[in-house]
Amino acid sequence: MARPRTFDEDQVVCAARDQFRTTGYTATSLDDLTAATGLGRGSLYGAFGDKHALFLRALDSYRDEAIAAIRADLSTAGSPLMRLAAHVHAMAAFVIGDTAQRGCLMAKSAAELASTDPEVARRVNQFLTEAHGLLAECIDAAQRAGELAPGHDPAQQANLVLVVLRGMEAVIRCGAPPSMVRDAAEQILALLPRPTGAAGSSDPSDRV
Amino acid sequence: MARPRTFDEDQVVCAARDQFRTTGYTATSLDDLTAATGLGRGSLYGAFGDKHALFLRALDSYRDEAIAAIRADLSTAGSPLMRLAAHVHAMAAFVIGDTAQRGCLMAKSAAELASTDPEVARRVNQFLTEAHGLLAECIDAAQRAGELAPGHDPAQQANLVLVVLRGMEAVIRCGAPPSMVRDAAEQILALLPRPTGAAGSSDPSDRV
DNA sequence: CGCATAGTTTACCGTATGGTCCATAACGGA
DNA sequence: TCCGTTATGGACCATACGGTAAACTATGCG
Repeated sequence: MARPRTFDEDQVVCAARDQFRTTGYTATSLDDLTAATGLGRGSLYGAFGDKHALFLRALDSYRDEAIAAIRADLSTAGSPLMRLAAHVHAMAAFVIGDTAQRGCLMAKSAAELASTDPEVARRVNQFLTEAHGLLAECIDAAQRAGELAPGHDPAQQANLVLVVLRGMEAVIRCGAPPSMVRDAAEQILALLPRPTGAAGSSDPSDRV
Repeated sequence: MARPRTFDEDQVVCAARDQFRTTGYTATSLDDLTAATGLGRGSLYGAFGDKHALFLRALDSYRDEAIAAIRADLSTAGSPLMRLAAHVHAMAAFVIGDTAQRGCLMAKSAAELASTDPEVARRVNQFLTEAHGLLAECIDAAQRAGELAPGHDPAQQANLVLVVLRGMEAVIRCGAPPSMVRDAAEQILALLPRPTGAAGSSDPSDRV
């Protein structure tokens, strides 16, 4: 009983998310957003409130997709360790392939806003916590499958893996060569302690 | 034969650097800078040119101090591996102790500007390259001292260590618990391959 | 003591920003 | 068809931004 919207809300959030991702929050103007979404200011404000609220929506969207991607990597076919390796390699390929240097919206938002904006900080922390949980779960499965040495806390090992993953994202934006990311990915997989009796320290290529 | 300056240029750069570090580049206004430095706009522009030039000066200053700090860590007394461990632990303590969440200016600048500002990108990359060189040098020394297993490329191992160090900085700003940083620091040191015949995989505490 | 030079201070400028308002348009229901 | 309701688009607003101009002030030299 009223005029219907001419846009899909999710598509608009997606367009805004891409814009925020390339320009950052502060440096993205409303003109940028109207250009990116195709909506006028009135529609944008009517649907989302203001710039900050739209940014939070974009952040939610990015976080959900990022977590879904991790879950997908860790749910492919194969043994737990193979799935962990698949994710690490996927992340390495992702950051290396980001030739436009658009980077991870989570990391960029954390750098720009997390220290002053609690709502951003909460979302970034959610992402980190969920990612850690998924990694720990997979590492635990790998231990129980006998692929990784038992007796190590999966949560602690997931800490290291997560730090490496976030570090790969960080260094590539510092202009690091792809080889730095590749090396880090291969080594972290090779160095996770294997059960005694099984090799796996020096040549990772035959294990993962 | 002219009116002398009433300020010390380095002190001003230092004050501006702190301001940029807490607020970022775009979100730092000239009023913020005049307040932080105590200088008027005229003096600021007369001495440094404009906001961007002042930022680059601040970035140079930060990079130089950061590199000097790494070099200092890696030059303390003790064996090469002990010095490497000292640096990793120092970095962990540093990021954990940054309770104000001010973060690393290099990382924040890379996130905010490196993709669009070549001059920032160059400085960030310099920092990364120099840090990598220092780490590789120390790892090489540890290999030659028999503390680390030979046969691994020090540059490659430095890649992993550097990724972990930058990752620690990244996750802490995502609200990660200090334990995540501590775990990553301890594990990366424990997992670097030791010479055959020497243990070092399961209990790091007695080695570093 | 002036005078040239350089530093400081303050007022100001054009512009771009985030946000609002309102006239208009498009729908469903009566 | 008419009306209530909601969406749209563009004009508009106050403000804050980076940067500039000019008047003023402090120094060294002659």
